[in-house]
Amino acid sequence: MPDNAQPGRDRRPTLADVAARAGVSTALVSIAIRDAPGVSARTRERILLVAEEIGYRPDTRARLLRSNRSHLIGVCFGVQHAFHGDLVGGLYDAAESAGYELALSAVTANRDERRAITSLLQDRCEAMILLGPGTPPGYLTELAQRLPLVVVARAVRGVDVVRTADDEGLQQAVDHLVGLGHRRIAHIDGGRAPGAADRRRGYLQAMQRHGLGAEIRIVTGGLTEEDGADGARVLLADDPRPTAVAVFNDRSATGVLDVARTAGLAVPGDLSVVGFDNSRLARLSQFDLTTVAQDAEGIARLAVARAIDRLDGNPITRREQITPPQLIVRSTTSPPGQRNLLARATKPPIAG
Amino acid sequence: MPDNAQPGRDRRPTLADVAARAGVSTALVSIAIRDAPGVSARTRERILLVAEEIGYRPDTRARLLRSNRSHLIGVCFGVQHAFHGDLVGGLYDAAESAGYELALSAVTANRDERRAITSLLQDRCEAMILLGPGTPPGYLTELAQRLPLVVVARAVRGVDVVRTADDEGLQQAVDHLVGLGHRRIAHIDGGRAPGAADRRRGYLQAMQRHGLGAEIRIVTGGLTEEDGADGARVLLADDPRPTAVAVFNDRSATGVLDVARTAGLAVPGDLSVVGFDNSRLARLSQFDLTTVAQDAEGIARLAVARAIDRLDGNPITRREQITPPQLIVRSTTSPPGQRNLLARATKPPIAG
DNA sequence: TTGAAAGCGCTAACAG
DNA sequence: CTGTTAGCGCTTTCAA
Repeated sequence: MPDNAQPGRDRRPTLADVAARAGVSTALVSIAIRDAPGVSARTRERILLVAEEIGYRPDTRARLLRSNRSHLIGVCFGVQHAFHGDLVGGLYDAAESAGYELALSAVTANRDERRAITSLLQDRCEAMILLGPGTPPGYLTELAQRLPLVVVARAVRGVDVVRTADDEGLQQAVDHLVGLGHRRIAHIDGGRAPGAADRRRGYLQAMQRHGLGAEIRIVTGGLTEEDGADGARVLLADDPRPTAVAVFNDRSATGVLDVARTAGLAVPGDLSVVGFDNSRLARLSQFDLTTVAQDAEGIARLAVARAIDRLDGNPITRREQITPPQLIVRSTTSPPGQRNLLARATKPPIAG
Repeated sequence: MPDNAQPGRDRRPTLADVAARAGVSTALVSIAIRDAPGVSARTRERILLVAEEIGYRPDTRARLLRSNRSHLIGVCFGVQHAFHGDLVGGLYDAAESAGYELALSAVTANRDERRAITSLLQDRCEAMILLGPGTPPGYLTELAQRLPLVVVARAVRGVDVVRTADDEGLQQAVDHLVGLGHRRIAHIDGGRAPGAADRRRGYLQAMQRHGLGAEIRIVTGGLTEEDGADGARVLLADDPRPTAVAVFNDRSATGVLDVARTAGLAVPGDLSVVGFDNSRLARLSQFDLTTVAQDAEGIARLAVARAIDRLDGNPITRREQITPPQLIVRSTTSPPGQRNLLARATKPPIAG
């Protein structure tokens, strides 16, 4: 029965082990391993060979301890947010190509942001990237005093921010709907969620710009399906009813779809719906939701670049970097009034 | 313009700083900070006060370097898997209450499992927990030679495993359907995905047990919506058509729902559908999917406990620990043949 | 109860 | 090009 290994009894090979075996000093090994200048090609080769042979791996901690650099960027993310997953993927890529590593710290049901950040701090990361933080701005600016801090997907004054042009996203949604011929376009907002204020503003501006100031209709929503469903119920009671609705995010938009269809309204015939995020949800063929996509990769790249610029002491011009959103048209939007006589039958048949 | 802090110029307070300020030796501070025995209550209090005052935080790396213990458990997870998110939440809780910390390493589009594991290894974690690894068993057993390794949600021989009783899950699904009166029950499997083989086996056994060996019908599927949709199309061409289908997972099950409804079949009237995972997806009111739930919290707890048992050198009896699944009945299952005349109208009205 | 001193694995001066 | 030496911040004997 080949059991698991013992805890730490079988010491890993160290620089000294490699040095002894290669017949050189540890300093030389260090230089060779780091691919730094100052060693002959022949010696380097021999050292690398020996290192490989005995399976030597440098000890990150000792390295950091000595050089006082960790090359570590802390990332705080919500483990349940699909969009954060996209961002983390991009962050890994960007960090790696810049010679940095990521220290991940998740926010979970029982582990709040504060905890996640504290743990990152103890990891001695050199900079920190916070994805959609809910922490109060005061704490964030204080944190930014201690190390380079980049806030992603949330507008905070006084710290470095990378985010989507949320307002522009909603403007695109409204423009699209107006282009289809809609006038009574409502907005179910995100309440106090990050980005909600900007999206609300984008909606307002776009409506004004199209001369539809009189048609403005905002109901309070939130992040979840239930929030969207609640908002939809309010809107369906309106008279006249809106012909289209731009919703805070995809998740909430699915709640709208559900309520609309249950009420016998055809989507998009009776009601056009636009989401936000281009999440996996929106892409599901059951929803096939018209939505506003955020550029996760671009955001990630900018965030890492900014963190490193701070680390390098490069001059910063704009503290807020904003990436353009992109409307993805799918099947939940169409010209208004294409009401289909079968519409009421879209209510699923009651089993039994 | 209050700019961000410099990289590492403003040195953080060290043990020595605290010692100097408190007028004691570093050794004493170390003892006090760690809450170890060997210092008078008065002195300890004073030290802790000073530490607090100058904002001292112990340096994890140096600590580890010296004590040769990291109290770090590495966790490798898929950043896009909702279920992994649940598990990570539980792992944090379990690790914390055992005095360990987690080092997270994500598998992303451009970062494979091998990379994620290697990075964990360099972090000098003492044990490793792999969530649904796709890595070949050979590499896993090799890895288990180096440190305590716990594989979660995948059956691998020769290493410690914690997983749901996948077979039992599918048996519960079949039992439920049989109880409702179904006989032609099909299974769209998960292909080569972790757990797929066991779920397939569970399906087979349950069908045999109910004397429905002649009705066994398995089609190859996979992890995604598209896999489920493909499988559903195959099944719908069957004559006679199955009245119920147990699908590999929720995500794939939504593909089945989509195809069924588009084809004018009522769910559950014409076709009952059972998923697996009890993911957020299943809980959406649009799907309201009957599904088999896994006990994420329990799995997480067992995984951490096992890792620590290995670390402590405790004797292990069973290498494989299996948690019971639980069927969650929602609205996609009902007795068969409750075909509704309106069924064909469930096809969404074509706009325009 | 307290302090001095050694050293974890590594890097960065400097000397040869 | 190579080796020696001195720590990084911490824990841990061992004496006092």
